[in-house]
Amino acid sequence: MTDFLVTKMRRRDAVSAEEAAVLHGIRGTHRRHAAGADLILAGDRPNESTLLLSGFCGRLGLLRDGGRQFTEINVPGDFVDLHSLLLKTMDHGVVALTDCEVVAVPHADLRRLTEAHPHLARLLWLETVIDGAIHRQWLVMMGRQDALGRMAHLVCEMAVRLEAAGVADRLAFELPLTQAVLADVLGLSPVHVNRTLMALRSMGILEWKSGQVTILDWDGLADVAEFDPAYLRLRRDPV
Amino acid sequence: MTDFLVTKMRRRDAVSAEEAAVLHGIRGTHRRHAAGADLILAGDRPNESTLLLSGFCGRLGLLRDGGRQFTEINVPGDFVDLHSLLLKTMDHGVVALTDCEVVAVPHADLRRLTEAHPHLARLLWLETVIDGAIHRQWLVMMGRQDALGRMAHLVCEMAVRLEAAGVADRLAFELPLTQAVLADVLGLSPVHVNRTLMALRSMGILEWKSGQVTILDWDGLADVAEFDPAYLRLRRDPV
DNA sequence: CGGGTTCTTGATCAAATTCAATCGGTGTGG
DNA sequence: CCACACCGATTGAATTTGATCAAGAACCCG
Repeated sequence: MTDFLVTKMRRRDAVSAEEAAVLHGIRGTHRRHAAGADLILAGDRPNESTLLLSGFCGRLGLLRDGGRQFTEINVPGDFVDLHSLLLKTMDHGVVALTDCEVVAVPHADLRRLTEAHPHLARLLWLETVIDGAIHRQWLVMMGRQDALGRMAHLVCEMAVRLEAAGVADRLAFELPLTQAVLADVLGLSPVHVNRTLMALRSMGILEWKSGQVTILDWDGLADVAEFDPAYLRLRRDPV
Repeated sequence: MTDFLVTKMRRRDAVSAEEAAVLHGIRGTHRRHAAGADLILAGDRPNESTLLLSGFCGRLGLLRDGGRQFTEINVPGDFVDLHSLLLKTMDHGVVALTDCEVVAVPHADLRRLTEAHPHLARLLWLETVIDGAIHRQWLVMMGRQDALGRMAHLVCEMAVRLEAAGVADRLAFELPLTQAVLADVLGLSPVHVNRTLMALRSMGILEWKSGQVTILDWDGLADVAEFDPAYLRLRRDPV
C-alpha cells in the first residue's frame, strides 16, 4: 500500500526493515475520488494527511476571477498535504486530476510516529522540504523560462518522479492531464499549451496522445528544459 | 540575537520560557556579509544553517543565459537555509541583498536540539513548511497575476513579514532592493518594474524612494494584490 | 449515432520585452 | 569645487510572446 512511498524514500536514505514495517503498518481511511473531485479546499483544517496510492492530484491556488494555478502535481507515493500536520489550516486546495485512490492517515498517528521514530520523522520532514524544492524550481521556470522550456521541464520532472516512485518508465508513461490543466500548471492559456506541445512534437522530442507520453529524445528535452534533477534529491544522503 | 525568530514563532504557537532559552542559547558563528555576497552557492553541502539577524537575503535560481529568479526574500529572524539540514546539497544559492549579519548554527546542534525538544523540532519543521507556503503563493502570483498584482503582492508580503518579526511597521519600512532585483523577484524586466512602480505611485497607493517604502492605501494595495495573509500562518495554532 | 469534452487552427489584441537613450544622484580624484 | 565615472531610475519605440476570441475537427462515451 505504501510501497511507492518507501521506494521513493529509499532513493534518499536507507530505510530499515523495521522502519519500512512501521510505514507499512500505517492505518488510515482508504478512499477513492473521481477525477475532478476536491480532496481538500483552501481553509480546511484537516486532522489527517492524505497519501496518494494511485492517480494524480494537483495542489492549486485560486484567484478572484476564477483563475487557477497549480503549484504541484502529486504522483503515487506522495503525501498531498503532509504539511497540514503543521500548517493546520490549508492555504490551498487539492483536486483529483484523475480517478484517485488514497489513504488518509490521522495526524495523531503521524505525530506519534515522529516522536517514536526520529529518523522517520526526518524522512517525513524531508518530504515536505522536497515539496519546497519543487516549488522553487517551478518558480524559476515560471519566472524565467518561456512556454517551451516550462513544458519541457514539467515533462522531465514528471518522468523522473514517476520513475523514482517505481510507477512508470522514464521514457514512456501515462500522464492523463488535459491541456486545460497543463495551462493552469504552466501559467499559460490552453491554446498556447497546444501550440507548445505541437512545437515539441515537430522537433521530434515528444509524443503525447490520449494521456500517453513518449519521450523520443530525452537529451533534447532536458536541454530545452535546462533540467537538472538535483532538486528532486534522488541521491542517497543520510538525514 | 534570536529575538526576531522567537517573536515570529510566538505569532504561531506558544514558546515556553524554557524553549525560548534553548533558542537563545543557540551558539554559532557570527558573520557579516556585504551586499552582493554569496552566502551559499547551488551545489554547496553546508554543515550549518544560517539565521539572518539583520539585512535582507534572497534565495535564487540561475539559468544558462545568466537569467536569475529569486524564490524567496528572507528577512531578519528567518533561517535562509534551514532546509539544508535535510536536503544536504543545496539546490539553489543565497545572496546578500544588503549588508547582512548572520549566525551560522551547526547542523549537529540543530539535530541535537530537535531530538531533545520535539516541540521545538515541530516549530522548526513549521518554518520550512511556511517557506513552502510562500513559494506556493509566489507561484500563483507568477502564473496568474499581472505585473501590477505581483508587485503589490510582494509589498504586502514583505510588510506583513517584517511586522511579524517585529522589525518594522507595516505601513512604512525599509526595503532597499534595486529595481533590477525586483525584476528578478517578479519575473519581469527592470524596465517594466519601473513602469509598474510608477503605476502604483500614480494610483496613490505607494511611495518607494531610496529603499524606503510607504504604503498610502493598504486596502487598495491588498485589493490589487488579492492579498490574503493566511499563507504566512500568523495565527496561534499549537503544533 | 449524438452530445459533450478536448484538441486544433487562424486572426487579432494586449502585455511585457528589448534596445536605446537620457537623467539624476553619489562618490572619487584632481 | 569641478570633472568624471558609475549606478540606478526613467522614458520612448519597435518587437515578441502569449492571450483572447472564434470556429471547426476529432475523440470519447453512453
